[in-house]
Amino acid sequence: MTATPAKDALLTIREMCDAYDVTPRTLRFYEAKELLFPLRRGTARFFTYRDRARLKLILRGKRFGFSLEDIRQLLEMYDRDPGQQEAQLARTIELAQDRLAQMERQRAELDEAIAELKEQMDWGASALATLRRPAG
Amino acid sequence: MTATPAKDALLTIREMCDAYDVTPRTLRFYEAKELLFPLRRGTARFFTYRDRARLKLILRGKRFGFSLEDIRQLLEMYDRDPGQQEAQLARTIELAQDRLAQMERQRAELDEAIAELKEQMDWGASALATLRRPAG
DNA sequence: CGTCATGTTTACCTTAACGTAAAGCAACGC
DNA sequence: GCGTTGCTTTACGTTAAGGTAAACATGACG
Repeated sequence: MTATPAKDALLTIREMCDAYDVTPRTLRFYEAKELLFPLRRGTARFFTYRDRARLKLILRGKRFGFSLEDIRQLLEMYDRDPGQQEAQLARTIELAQDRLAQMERQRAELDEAIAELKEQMDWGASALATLRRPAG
Repeated sequence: MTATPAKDALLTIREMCDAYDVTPRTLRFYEAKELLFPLRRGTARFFTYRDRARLKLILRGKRFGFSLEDIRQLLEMYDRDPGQQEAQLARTIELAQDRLAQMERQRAELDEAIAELKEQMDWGASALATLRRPAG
């Protein structure tokens, strides 16, 4: 059982990587980009509950196709002034709507391309059949 | 009427750009990558019927999400040994099938992401409604 | 001859999200 | 004291498909 770590647990970089299936480079990169803020005991990193929560949001955001910079801004908004919940939530929903629209446009284009490609393939396939059955 | 140029017409780079909605940089780039082979009278370029046909295929390939390198290989195949039609067509269809499979996977992922995002948005929207109607 | 409009070459710049390599520290066991 | 792990920093590399800038050429026109 890969039990969820206790809330107050501090994870090393490796534990973090194993838990969320990312590389150390990725975690350091996210820290450099100010998406994560692990404790630094000396030079070593320890990832807190907060980092874990943020990482989950980051990964979800990436699945939605948000850039790391977009994600950073949202996270920053949420923990800079915790008391503007409404405005922040509204802003988040707005961004999500834009993104959703983008994704739907993209899907439409993909569908078109798929349809066109299929058509081309039928074309080619029948030409191929003709070539294989000469003088049909 | 932007009439299709005669088969033996030679187009300047600008005419070519206007006809296919690409930039000069793009055409020079494609030439450098050996996708196009305009005549070179001195230093000037003149695009032939063959270049126009190739460019159409290039643009179509791009719509399908093929890389320029993939496209180059297909074009090269077709005009290196014009007599292996069957094998070439078969190869092309094979590549197209791979690409189609990729696109369909991608579409599935996109659909998933869209669904998940919508779900999140409902979530957020109801939270937002609650925030706006305090102590509901 | 001057000067526009087009063309040309060369070559560095852009972007995102990490990968990868080099070199060094820190704690542990022995 | 030393070797082995595991971690760290620093910093350059990767990728595609062009964009952009500088400096130069060429031909037509007046």
